Parts: sequence; structure tokens; C-alpha cells
Amino acid sequence: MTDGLDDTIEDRGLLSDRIRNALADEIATGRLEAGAALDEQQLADRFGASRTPVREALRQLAASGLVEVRARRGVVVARMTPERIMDMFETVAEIEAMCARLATYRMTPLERSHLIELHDASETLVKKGDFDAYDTFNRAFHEAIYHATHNSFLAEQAIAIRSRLTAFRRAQLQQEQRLDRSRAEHEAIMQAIAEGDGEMASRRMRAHMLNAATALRRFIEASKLA
Amino acid sequence: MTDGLDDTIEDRGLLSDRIRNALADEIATGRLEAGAALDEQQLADRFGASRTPVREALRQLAASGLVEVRARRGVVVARMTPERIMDMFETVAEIEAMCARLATYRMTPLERSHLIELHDASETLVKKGDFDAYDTFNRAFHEAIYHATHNSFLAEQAIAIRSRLTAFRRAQLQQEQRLDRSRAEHEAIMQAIAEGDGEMASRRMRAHMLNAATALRRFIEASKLA
DNA sequence: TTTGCCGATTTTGCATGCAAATCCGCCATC
DNA sequence: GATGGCGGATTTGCATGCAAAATCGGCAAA
Repeated sequence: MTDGLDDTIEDRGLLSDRIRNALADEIATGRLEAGAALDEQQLADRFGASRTPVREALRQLAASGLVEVRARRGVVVARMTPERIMDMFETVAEIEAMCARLATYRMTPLERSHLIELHDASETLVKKGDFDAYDTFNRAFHEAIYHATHNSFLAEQAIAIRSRLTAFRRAQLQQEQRLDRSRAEHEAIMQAIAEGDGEMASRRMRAHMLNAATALRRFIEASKLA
Repeated sequence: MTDGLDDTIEDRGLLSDRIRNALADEIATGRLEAGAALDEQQLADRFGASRTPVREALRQLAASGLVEVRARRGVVVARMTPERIMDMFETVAEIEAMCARLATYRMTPLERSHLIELHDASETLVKKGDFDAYDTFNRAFHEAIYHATHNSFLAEQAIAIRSRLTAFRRAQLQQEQRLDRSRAEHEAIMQAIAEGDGEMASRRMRAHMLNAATALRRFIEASKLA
């Protein structure tokens, strides 16, 4: 999202960080497909850098699970089996549900009002069918809930794990009617939060995320047929 | 646990990995205290290596949150405020609770039997008051539950997050009577699992972890007075 | 006495060089 | 024709060198 900037204005950050972000984005968006070999020299040439910052970037990506390093045998983009993707979705679903429950009990009136405002604004995005804008809103919505748990460590973990599903989330959103349904599910979650029923908010959030996973599964199956 | 080996037999792994593991262990056990500066050259000398593998190790540690890198200003061991530690404990408690619930519904009879065996064996450790042995058992017990969720991604996340609390967990265990109580809590969890009541297993696991957090808080307060 | 500036020192960040391990193709052998 | 071993090419892993940035000390000015 801030990539256009990274390449132009932000020339002052650490080179290894910029390379890491660029690669992370390419993997998340699928431009670099799973199993692809990442040659150090080749990447160094591409980014106009030496192998050192590239190596550092690759190590960091390995730590976040986006790539696999096999000692002395090079680095490849992590291969995601459908089972693993589903495992990840389930994990995110459970963590989001947990956040929704905690947030319901702990959020301040100000935070609640902010969340309502966000949710209300999303209606026009659905009507316009703007996937990109809705995806951005969606992220803000969920992150607002993370922060409303008033547990910054949990919020960080949630964001980190969620970011690893970026690519799949976006794919899933483009399923037919998914935008509409997503917002309806948000609506139900908001209602539970408004009533102060954390358990219900939790269940609804879990269902919301698992619905997204199911939509993704359908999307994958459909892709296979094509 | 395999550290003694790492230093002697396992000279074939990647140097940067060995350095990373060594540093991670020293941070987790508190031998390297929070806020301590990690000078690259100094560490390189200590490990008999050059700065390159040390740098890679530090970057990886940064990715897992154990150290903080401030661009061009060096690396320091991540500073943990009491609030942050409590946030981490709460997060672990919630994740463990989640794992206990899923595991209850999904574990195979073989896994259940293995867990029972583990739990039974811990009785003698409590009687002997062997903190180290109990800590090792405790880890095995909790990891058995993670794996019984049959969600390998969730298990990995749980292990990763849990590992970041190693130091504090051990400190907490040495509180008076904590060993006894810990095992009694495990007992209650086992019972809920045996009855197939995932919700109860979840609640009891959460309580178990929060009790550990409370014990730790008392430990910290006591340390402050001294 | 305090504040701000300037230079020396230290440390980081990156480039490059080199040795070891792995991969790949070829040839000999079965 | 298939299999196994061998040598070159490629690639990784680590060491080292160098430039830029930050830190620290002292000194001058307010």
C-alpha cells in the first residue's frame, strides 16, 4: 500500500528493510508464487544492492514464515498447502473471536463510537462494489477491535498473523456476494458488541472468519477446475 | 534443552542459527537482561565468529520480538514493562484456553492416553519438588495439547508465543506451593477433557494460566521490595 | 552554570572476496 | 539402458573492508 512511496520518497530507511517489505508484498500478493527459488545474487541485482542486505531480508522473511531456508540449499517461497491455509484461517478465526470477546468487555465509549462510524461508512463501499476500498476498511475495522482489547501484545500478534493471510483474504473477497455478506456479518457482530454480549460477539466473529475461509475454499476449488 | 549439545556435537549447523539460539536462550532465561546493549563486534568475539552471522542472528531475534533494533543505533534486549508481561500472559492464557477447547473435541484416543500418561508421571516430580524437571514436563504437557488441536499452524504459534515467556514462567514456578497447585489445575483440566467438555477445559486452562500470571506478579512485587 | 556546536571515535550498514558445500552434467561401469 | 561416481560450475555462508551515521567529549559563548 505504501509501496509507491517506499520506492520514491523513502530512500532513507534501511535497505534490507525496504527489500524485505518489497518481497513480503510480492509474496503476499502472489506475484512471487509458492516454491519459487529466491537467488541472492539475482535479487541483489534486481534491487541494485549487494547480497548482504538481501540475505538479511530473506532471513527476516523466514522468521515470519513467508519463505523457507534450507541450509546451503537456498531460499524458496513457502509452499502453502490447502490444509495449512485452512489451519491458518482457523487460527485467525479463533484469535479474532477472542479479540471480539475481550474488546466487547473492555472498549471505551470513544472506541465503540469509532467502530460504529467505521462500520457505517462501509455501506457505500459495498454499494459501489469497491473491493480495494472495502479491503482497506475491513482491515481498519478488525484492527480497531484488536486495539479495543487494550492488550497491545495481543493486538500485535493478531496483526502479524492476519498479515500472513492478506493475499488469500483479498482473493476471497471477490467471491460473489461476499462483500454484502461480509458487511452483514459485521453488522451482527456490532449488535452483539452494542449489547455487551462478548460471548455472542465472539461466536459471530468466528463464524464471520470461517465464512471467509469457506468462500476462499470455494475460490480455490473453482481455480483448480479452470 | 539441547543447548549442551549445540555447543559440542552440533558444529555443523549454520553458525548464525547457533548464535541465534544461544542468544535467544540467554534472553529467555534472563542471563541477558532487558535493555542490555548487544554490540555486534563484542558478540562476534565472544562466539569466535565475524560480525556477519551475528548480525543475521540479531535480525532474526528482532523478528521474533526478543530484541529491538533501532536503525543505526544498535540492538538492545527488548524492554519488558510489567504491563507488557501481563499482556503477554493474558494472550498466552487465551491461546492456551483456545487450544484446550479444540483439543478436547479433536484429540484421538491415543493422544488422550499419552496426555494422561504425562500427567500421571508428573506426580513424583511434584513430590520431589524438582522445579527443572517439572518445568520440562509442563512444557511437554502443554505442547501435547497444542498438537492435539490437529492444527499445526496454531501449534506453532502457541509454541512461539509461549517460548517468549520462558523466563517468567520458570520464575513463577518457584513460588511457594505453586508446583502443587499447578498440578492440581492440570488435574482439573484433564477431568474436563476426559468428560469431553471443551468449554470447561478452556475455562480451566485460562484460569490455570492466569493463576500462573498472578503468581508471577506476586513474585515481581516481592522482588521489588527486596 | 548552562547551552550549543564541532570534531574524534565508535558502531552500524553495505560491498566485496573467498572457501566450502551443493548441484549438474558427463563418462565409465555394470 | 541404467546406475554410480567424478569434476566443474554455481551458490551459499562467512570474513573483512570501507563509508556513513550516531555518540561522546571538550570547548566556546550566552
